[in-house]
Amino acid sequence: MQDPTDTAGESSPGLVSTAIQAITRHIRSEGLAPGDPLPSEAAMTRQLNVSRTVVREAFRSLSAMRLIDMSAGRRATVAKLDTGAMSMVIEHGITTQQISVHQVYDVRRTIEMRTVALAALRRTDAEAAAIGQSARSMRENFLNPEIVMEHDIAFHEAIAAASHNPVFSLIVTAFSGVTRSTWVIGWRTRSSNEDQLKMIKGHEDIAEAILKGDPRLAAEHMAQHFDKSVKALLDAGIA
Amino acid sequence: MQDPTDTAGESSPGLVSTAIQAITRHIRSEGLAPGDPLPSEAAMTRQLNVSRTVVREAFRSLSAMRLIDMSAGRRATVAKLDTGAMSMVIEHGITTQQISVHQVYDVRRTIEMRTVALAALRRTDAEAAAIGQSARSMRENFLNPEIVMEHDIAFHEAIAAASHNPVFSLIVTAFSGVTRSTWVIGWRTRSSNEDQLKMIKGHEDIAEAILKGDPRLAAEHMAQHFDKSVKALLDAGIA
DNA sequence: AGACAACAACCTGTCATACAGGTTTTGAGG
DNA sequence: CCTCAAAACCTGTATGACAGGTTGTTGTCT
Repeated sequence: MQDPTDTAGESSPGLVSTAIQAITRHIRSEGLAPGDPLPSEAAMTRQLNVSRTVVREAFRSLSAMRLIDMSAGRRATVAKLDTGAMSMVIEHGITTQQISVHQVYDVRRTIEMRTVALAALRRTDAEAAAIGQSARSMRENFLNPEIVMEHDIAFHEAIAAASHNPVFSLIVTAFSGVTRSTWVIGWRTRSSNEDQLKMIKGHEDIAEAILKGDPRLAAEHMAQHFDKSVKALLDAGIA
Repeated sequence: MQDPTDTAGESSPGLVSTAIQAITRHIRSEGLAPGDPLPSEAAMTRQLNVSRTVVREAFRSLSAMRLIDMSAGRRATVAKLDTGAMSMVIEHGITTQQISVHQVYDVRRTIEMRTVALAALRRTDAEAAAIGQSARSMRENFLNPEIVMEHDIAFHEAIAAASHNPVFSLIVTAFSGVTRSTWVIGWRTRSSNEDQLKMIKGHEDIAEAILKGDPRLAAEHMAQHFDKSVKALLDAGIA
């Protein structure tokens, strides 16, 4: 167990990377679905002929990316699609100033112009109701910014879900963290209650267009919403 | 060093998660930029009052997400924005059948309709040249599918880069892996050389529109390109 | 004094072992 | 057949050891 070069080839980029590849390959070759169990660490250790340390770091890495779920006592399982890794990448980009909030909003606008149109075309009644409920909750709590923000985020995620394309959901949700750390700034620049209510009205318009099943109208309202939001951020001096 | 509950609070979701948070918080609070060094594992071990095992798994996890760079002997450094984690998430979604190739193409279409328009508006001369060169290389090697594919991928990534929004680049690049595993299928359904050359012509049209700085025309050509690509995949029975 | 080589200090990569605590399996007894 | 407790298995964390890479220091030679 002390000659790591005897099994396969590679070696150069480290044993852990090799182990990660082995695990993902296992998932693919066995055709595993979310919830299915993976081999135990001990089994992997034997199969790859490396120490448990290496196997464990590989499992842990995949767990950090939310590709697998781990918990004490149980074997690791294949994970459902999750936005964890993407969020961390985006947030890392922001904190290290490699991307700006403005750039994130440009991407969000691009994507949500599409999700809102798709939602108008493909939403179920339940989804339309959920979207409308989020908008209504924003109005009902409009004196409490924190709560308005959470409903705002839920609103956009609900629209993405109603697009019935999980990749859109993934991306939109990945941006939610950024939204959480900038939302209040935009809210504050809308000095008057009137402005704030107008912004909430924008959400209701979007929800209504989705309910009516009018993709063009929905996209138009979404565009206006984003233009105003970006303007609010720019007014506040956010790059 | 054997009472992990003495330092902060939390505890429940595992020491490793806590360590990961501590490291990312360190990056943020110190305002580190890509290339800047992080504390050594030993230092982190002392600071968090946990074993090296835990600290190491945390570092390794961040390294797997490409948020930091590690190499033997040197301290870990903050990493430049990289698509590694995102690619893995997307590919995981595909292999576990939680997302379909078709859905990925829909997202690509949405995003690249925007990147191509931005590229037409913001491209530098060098970027326009690189995009044109990729298209030309596709034609020159059109008998060798593998090479055409690589230039095709480079073409789209170059357009994303010319949009001058790294978030777009990140997403487009993350999809390249999926493209690599499906591209040949689409190519084969274009049975005749004539069809294949027509597809390459589409790329040249896009490059030309970007060179001319005409965002509307560029977007139109991109839309046609994607519609044909998706049709080719559908003809081949790809969901 | 300056160049350069050898060395020391530090760092990460990997291995082995140990044990605590959670989960599943098993099997004995009713 | 059901119940329930022990056994077997599994992950979470700690510790110590050593190989090999990197960097800064020192001391010698020119």
